[in-house]
Amino acid sequence: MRYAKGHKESTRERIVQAASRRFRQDGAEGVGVAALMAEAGLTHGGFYSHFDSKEALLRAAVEDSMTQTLDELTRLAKRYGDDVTALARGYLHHQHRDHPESGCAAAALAPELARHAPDTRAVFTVRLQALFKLIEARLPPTLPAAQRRERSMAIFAALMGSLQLARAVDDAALSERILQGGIHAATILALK
Amino acid sequence: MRYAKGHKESTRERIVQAASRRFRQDGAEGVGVAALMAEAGLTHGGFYSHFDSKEALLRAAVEDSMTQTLDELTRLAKRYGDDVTALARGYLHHQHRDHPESGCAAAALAPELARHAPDTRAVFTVRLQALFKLIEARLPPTLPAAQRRERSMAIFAALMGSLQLARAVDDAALSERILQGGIHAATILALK
DNA sequence: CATCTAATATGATGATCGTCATTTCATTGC
DNA sequence: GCAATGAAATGACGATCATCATATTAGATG
Repeated sequence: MRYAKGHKESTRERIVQAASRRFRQDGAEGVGVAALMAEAGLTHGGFYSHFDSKEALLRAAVEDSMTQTLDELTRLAKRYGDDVTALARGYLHHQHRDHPESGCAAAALAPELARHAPDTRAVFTVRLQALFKLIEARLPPTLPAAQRRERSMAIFAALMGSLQLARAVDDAALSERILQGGIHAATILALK
Repeated sequence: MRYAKGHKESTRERIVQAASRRFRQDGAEGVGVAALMAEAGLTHGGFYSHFDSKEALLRAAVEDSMTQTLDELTRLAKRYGDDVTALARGYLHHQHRDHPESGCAAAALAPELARHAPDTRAVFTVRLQALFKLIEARLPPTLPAAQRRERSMAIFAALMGSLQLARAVDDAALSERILQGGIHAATILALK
């Protein structure tokens, strides 16, 4: 091999990370292969020696960004009270709302992913279930086990939905209230 | 005037309704002007005598589809108990999950709308607030007025998020549990 | 230092994108 | 039935899309 071993691997990683950001920012259909490669400091030509298709890159990017989201949420929770309210406060923060490119992949891409290849959705599903578990672990142990799981799903759905609405709305004050409403709701859903 | 009066208006309406469906099905970037016009039984050429741009059509389509969603939810609620649980059951039904093209525009387009023109987001915002009011009117009057509004936002966010996740996931059983979790959560959030 | 080859760049493919100028056609008023 | 006119069709614009064949170049190996 002529290039240092691991060179191609690290280049691939750079492409995935660039894609991971841009897909969240502009949507999977909102950015082309050429722009993605340029963001990684390359030209578009070499793309297909790294990935079979744009869809394959999306799959890798979903895996990367969902893992990032998982790590970030874990970090956030640990930093503050390590309960659902802490998670909600971190998730529904202005900074998260204003920076989708480094934020939750589910919030940025969920409706689009529903229209993508089964492989891509499968990757998403696995990571999403890890997110559910993250919340579930912070629900009161008094809740029946069967309910804990469904409750964690609903809490995440509420957080994700609130973030999306806060981003879509054209009214700063309303956006703020949506975030607050989401935090309160998550707290309520984490009780009883 | 050479064509029957109202002819152009009804054609425009046909285009909006075709767009209203296709945008929800394939996303705003997932379908082109030519396909939209074809769906309305026309060719692409005449498009710009009806709309200034594709964005203008999106704005009209968002207004149309959000209004449809509002009407449908009102109808659904009235049909069954006329409470939040009835709304949730209707919203998180399999039929809704499996037919985004005739379903909630917010669930189909929210993340994408965040990236669109202020005018488009303003139209969305107005209709979204009507959706909030629809839920708010079905919350127990014992709740403090200030909380009612935020609560209604969170309930809708939870419904919308649950629907999106149920659509994105590649696991039928999980999809089902997400829908159930959303219904239960909405019911809990409508109490106390 | 020269050679070899993997990694990237160049450049082109046909398709589709949004947009628009121009032409054709349908319908109504005379 | 003819002329006037508004609506829709034709066809093209340059840009960008995903994809790929070919050329170049970087850098470790001998």
